[in-house]
Amino acid sequence: MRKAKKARLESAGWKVRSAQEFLGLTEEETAFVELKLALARSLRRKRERKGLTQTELAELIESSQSRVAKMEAGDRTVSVDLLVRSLLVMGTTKRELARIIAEPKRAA
Amino acid sequence: MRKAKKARLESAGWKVRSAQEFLGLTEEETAFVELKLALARSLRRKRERKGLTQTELAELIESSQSRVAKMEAGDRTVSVDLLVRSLLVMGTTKRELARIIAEPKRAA
DNA sequence: CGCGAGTATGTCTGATCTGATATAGTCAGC
DNA sequence: GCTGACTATATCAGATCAGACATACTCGCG
Repeated sequence: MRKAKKARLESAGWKVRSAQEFLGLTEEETAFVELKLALARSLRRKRERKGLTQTELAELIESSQSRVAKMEAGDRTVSVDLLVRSLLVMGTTKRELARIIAEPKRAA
Repeated sequence: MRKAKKARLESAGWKVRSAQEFLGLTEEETAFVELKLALARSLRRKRERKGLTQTELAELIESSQSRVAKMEAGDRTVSVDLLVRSLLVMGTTKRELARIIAEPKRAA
């Protein structure tokens, strides 16, 4: 969050807190869910760029539409393993994966 | 493998092949196990640098010595989730994680 | 509006992963 | 050699995650 926005919200009476503070997660837990969400977003972006539906992607990775939806939603029942394997099947390279995880701004 | 070594082995009658060729894995499967092994190696390196035993690390991450051993061995019964969570508990940052995955040469 | 394509959510059953325990290997210092 | 500290391997019951299916939501188009 940009400093300006934070200041604006706080002056409006909001206490700005991270997901960690809000949910009472530890630092590692926070980092972990953020990692998962970054992978989830990338999966969706990659799928949409290829013009695939969730159902089509499901077939590619030998899964089901519902699981793809959960993956993209960052559902807690989907593992990093599954996300990574799906991204790899979609042709993601190690370098790209690294960029996604580092989250500089907009990793593919 | 360095080209020189490869040439040497081949002239000695060895057919040099990748883990993929040898085990009949697909490209994605290969990338996935390589990713796991990279994480495994980093975990070991990080632990040793901190002068911790597997048992001590196990307590830190609330697991057992045997599981730490399996993690470091890249055992197929350990998930990327567990490896990543363990690395995070040991203070690995997203950037470091990214370097480990990209494997430029020697990521911490 | 009603339909249809795409997506989201809930919940099964079986598969995989987890921590724990037991036990076996390794290797330095005596 | 024998210990003792460390690491590796095997196994198991319980937890978590998988794909599948059913169903509900969303939204553009006629």
